[in-house]
Amino acid sequence: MKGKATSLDIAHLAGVSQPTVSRALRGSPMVNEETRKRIQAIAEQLNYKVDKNASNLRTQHSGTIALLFFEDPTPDDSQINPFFLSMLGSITRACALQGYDLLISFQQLSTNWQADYEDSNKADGLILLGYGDYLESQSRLERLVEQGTHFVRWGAVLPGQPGISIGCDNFQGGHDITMHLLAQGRGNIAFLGHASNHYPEFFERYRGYAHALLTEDRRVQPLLQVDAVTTEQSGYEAARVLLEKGIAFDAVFAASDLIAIGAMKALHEHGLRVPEDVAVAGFDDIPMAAFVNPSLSTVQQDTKLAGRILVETLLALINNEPAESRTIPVKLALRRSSGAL
Amino acid sequence: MKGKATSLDIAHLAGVSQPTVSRALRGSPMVNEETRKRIQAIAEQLNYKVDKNASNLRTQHSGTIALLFFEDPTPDDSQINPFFLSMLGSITRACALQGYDLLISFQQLSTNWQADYEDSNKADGLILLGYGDYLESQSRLERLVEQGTHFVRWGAVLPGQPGISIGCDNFQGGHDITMHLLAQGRGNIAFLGHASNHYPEFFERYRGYAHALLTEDRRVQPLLQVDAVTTEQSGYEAARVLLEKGIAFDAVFAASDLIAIGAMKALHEHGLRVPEDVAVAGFDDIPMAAFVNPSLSTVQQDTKLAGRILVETLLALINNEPAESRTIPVKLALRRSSGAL
DNA sequence: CTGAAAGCGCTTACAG
DNA sequence: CTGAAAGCGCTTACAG
Repeated sequence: MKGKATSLDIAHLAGVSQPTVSRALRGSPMVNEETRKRIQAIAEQLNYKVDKNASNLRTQHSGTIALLFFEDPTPDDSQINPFFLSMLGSITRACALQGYDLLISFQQLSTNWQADYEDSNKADGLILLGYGDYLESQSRLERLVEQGTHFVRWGAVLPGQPGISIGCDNFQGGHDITMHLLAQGRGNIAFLGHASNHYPEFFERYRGYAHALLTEDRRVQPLLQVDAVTTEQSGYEAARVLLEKGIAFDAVFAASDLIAIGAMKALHEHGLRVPEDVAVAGFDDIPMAAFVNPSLSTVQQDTKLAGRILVETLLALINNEPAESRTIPVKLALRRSSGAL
Repeated sequence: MKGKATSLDIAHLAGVSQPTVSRALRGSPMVNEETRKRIQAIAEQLNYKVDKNASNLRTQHSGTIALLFFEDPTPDDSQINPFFLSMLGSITRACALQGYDLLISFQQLSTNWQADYEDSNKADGLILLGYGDYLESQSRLERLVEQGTHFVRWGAVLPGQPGISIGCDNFQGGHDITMHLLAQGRGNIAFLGHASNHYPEFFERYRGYAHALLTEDRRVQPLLQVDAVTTEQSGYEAARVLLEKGIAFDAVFAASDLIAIGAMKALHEHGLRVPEDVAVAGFDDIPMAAFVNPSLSTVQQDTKLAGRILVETLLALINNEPAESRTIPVKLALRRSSGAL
């Protein structure tokens, strides 16, 4: 027997027709149990696997989901946001559980990506992952919707977003962690991260922060907000901006853990102790958060649940079942950097 | 026009036969330039994409590579070794560069995985990634070789390994970093990590460590070696073993950065200062290494190069071109934890 | 340079 | 319960 075995080979050996082999191997109820066993034995012996290209072509669906990461390339070219990597893990597992394969691809925000995965029948649907400028990507998402592409996006759940989004409760997280810092007796809490509708996830965190301050009768000071994207480098630079301007602050709420870690580095270099001089909190609870020194207080996103919901929602969409955007609750993970322990 | 456009639809609109459309769109030289342009314009207008299942079925190759991660599940279920994630980034990019799609899958070492990706024509070849027990996986790899499956593995490049492996120079890395610690005046260097032929990558690092000690006329002390796998938790526990036994040491060479970071946590808890009391070095240079406190001295693996070589070697194999195992050089990334800065 | 024909390996009505 | 037939949408000899 040269090359791979086909269902026809098995049919010959089993003395049945090729369709019967197909039925038997997919567990069709209209096949005699003994016949099935005989066929299965032969299939195993020949190490037969159904040709996915052929069956996909016939059934017109691929049993595959494409995961698209959107990130502008980092200088180092191999850095990926660890938070998204946690998501990757849970998405992969959720796919496996549902019997779907996962195709992954990194797309640069700046290039004119088009999601041809579904058009070429390589995937039945798309999961979109990536912080990035929402206003920039808006029109592309709208085109996906127009084309009838099946997709779900991880991100801010807001009115006006094209398609379906799954996201965590960024507002609540920002609010809760700020309340926590206030409860530690910190009065001047800086916010490191973009705070505009270009980055609605960060913006929601910022709004939660501002809301908490107002609740406690504190002023929201514009000088205490410094733009930053989700990298250590950006967090480092944002903290340095505060330090160099000589702005007084006794706490930092960073819009992500990477920003927080970069900021802590800048604080240390400046001779400031965390949490004694400056309390620090992040957002995401990436695996590293518990192992930096001091360990980082942060807002935990449930990536396991998130991955499962993303996959389940996408599959609902694919199967023309009802599906809608959802917000996932967050919880605080309090550690040493905020002075909690 | 309902549903997706096919090459036949385009043929009708262009007034040519369907094969001509196929030829034109794939840039066949035997098609009139004007005809091609007309066809291409129509294809773009209809947002036509070649059906991958159909073309794969016909050509009998998938243009897809499967990346298999082997890791036993962590309790948290979404933790992945950050080093492999860097590799994932560079492998993805290398695939994209070569026009290949990437399918990813996590396989549990403990389960009886079989790599049916190639058998089912979902992928043309496999990349295997994962520290794990080599002796356990050996027989499965041998079966892959027997079946003629195309695969490359990231791991120890040693005689007797089935198939082709790409790996870094673990021995040299272990040697160099140990020489560095010795040069800092550290006499009692502990090694945290497995040191047996079940884990040849770690074992090579250990052998490099031992070789450096012997070169400098130091004794290799068995008590200073403690088993650990690549997690912070395991590193934390390994360091505690040393501390609790009261074994004297003034430096730690951890077989991976995660182990080093876990060990640093244990040292801090024990009131020991890094690097003043104990110098620490790791292996891998994961992105976090530069941002932990103190920043971690480590052995840098060139993941960008590694990913490229893995993909290129696999493609060579797929195309029946000569391919062989390769070792990639490493270099030291010296930071504060070893007392270098 | 172009078209008619065959076929990749399946799945699914349809007929018995 | 099983088989003969058709067809998913391409690509590639083959013929002109």
